Amino acid sequence: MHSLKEIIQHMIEHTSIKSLLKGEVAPPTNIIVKGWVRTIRTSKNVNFIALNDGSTILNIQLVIDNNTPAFEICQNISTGACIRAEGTLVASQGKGQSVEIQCNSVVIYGTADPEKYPLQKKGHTLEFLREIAHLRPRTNTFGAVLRMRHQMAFAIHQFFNDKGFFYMHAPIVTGSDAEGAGEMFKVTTLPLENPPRNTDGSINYMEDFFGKATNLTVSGQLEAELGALALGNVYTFGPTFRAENSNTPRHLAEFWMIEPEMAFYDIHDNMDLAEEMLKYLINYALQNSKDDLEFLNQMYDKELITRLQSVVDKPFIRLTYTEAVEILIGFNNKFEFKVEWGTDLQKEHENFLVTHHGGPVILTDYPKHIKAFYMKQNEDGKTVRAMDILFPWIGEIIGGSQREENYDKLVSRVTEMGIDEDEIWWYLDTRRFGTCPHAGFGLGFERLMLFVTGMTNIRDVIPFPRTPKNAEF
RNA sequence: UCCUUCUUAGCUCAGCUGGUUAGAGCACAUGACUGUUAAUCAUGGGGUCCUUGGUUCGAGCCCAAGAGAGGGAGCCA
Repeated sequence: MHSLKEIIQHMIEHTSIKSLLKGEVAPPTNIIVKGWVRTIRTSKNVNFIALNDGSTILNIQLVIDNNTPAFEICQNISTGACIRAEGTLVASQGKGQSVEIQCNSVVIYGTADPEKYPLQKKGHTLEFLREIAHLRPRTNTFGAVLRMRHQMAFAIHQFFNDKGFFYMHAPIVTGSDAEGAGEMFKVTTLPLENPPRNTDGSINYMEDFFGKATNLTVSGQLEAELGALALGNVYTFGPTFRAENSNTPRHLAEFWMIEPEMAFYDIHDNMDLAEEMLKYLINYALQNSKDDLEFLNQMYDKELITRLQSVVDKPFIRLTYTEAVEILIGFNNKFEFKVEWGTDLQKEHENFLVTHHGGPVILTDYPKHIKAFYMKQNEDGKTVRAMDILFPWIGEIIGGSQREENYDKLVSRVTEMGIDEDEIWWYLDTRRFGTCPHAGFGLGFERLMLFVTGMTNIRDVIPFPRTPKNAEF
């Protein structure tokens, strides 16, 4: 039985393993640690526990001698158990760690039946771990990925805040299906089995929650533009949904996207910002996620850190679509799909350009008929000021453009592409009242995470992936 | 959605031209061990061979349909 005061102290008076291993506590000092057991090694005289609390990928070693009361308790401790340990931080007698904890007391918060606990002290495949996504944060790999995910999210806000951008929250439920970025998930409170119908048999959305048909957003861009035309520079950073039946290691049905939108930026300013941002983020990872990166480099991708460094160091290659096509045509015999001006580039072509130039490539000025309605039309009448940033293996990590700010030109594209003007009257209004040149882009957060962690499947860089036929956890 | 490969112990896999009681490594359990590093050594338990239907005297293996998963492609971020 503990007093309330004791219970409160019990809850909070512990030191993070990260701070112990960083040398923030000088041995010998009495301390308390709390965390999850990675392995326990027992013998007649002394037991060793590798304890992890998530603050770092590194474990602290607990030493439990057989003359302490804690020794008996170890019988019930196995891989995965959650414990509190109290003892003295001392310089380690053994090799492999500088400090360790000589324990005199151990309390078990939760055992983990070794016959049933799926994570044992052996390697597991990423495919298996996806099936136990509720437990995989406890592995080294997912600990590293999730810590880095936080670092990257934080760095994005830092980058934009330092530049005077405002974080704007685009709506997640949208009444427009004209965003043109893909299939949408319907949002409704109507009964699926018996929805109210109009006399012609169509569903009567007037009776739905919002009084109209609504969907989950596929992009916050149009709303971000509204913000940019008032606040100057804004960015959105939120969840995005695509109901495409995409089964690839690079697509999710629910993912996070960063969409900056800048008033008075042209396509070149846009490229400069995108390149600067990517370099800032990658450099941030190199500076702030060292231990996690070293683990991923060691376990998954021996070139990871070198590749990240090289992207930071070198300027991105910039080519127009037309220039890229000229290069590619010279190698047409290597391609399954032959290149000619006007066709959209295939994955094999993108990969070729990136490998050919040995690093990220920015392509601009695509034919207008393969790009979205809102992109600024060039003088040539054939191309638009689009910009795609292609990364090694990942392909398109950023897609953006200068926006068409001319009302008449925008409306003519809207009409050409068969989009209902009434759906986006509010977007068109910005071009009627105080329009201005502006530009922006979208960065797929998980694609950035793929690059920065060296993971090769996008389902492994988000805590709980949503993909076709999969919404468990 | 298309192409392709796969699904056998908790995990990773082997399993011959179809032939009796289906194997290994790791994990796990028990025991040993004076400081271990995913410790080591010994012993042991553990299986609807993805599902359904078919061919056959006999199917883990052959055929069909279905369900999952991986890789490639498309859609894109």
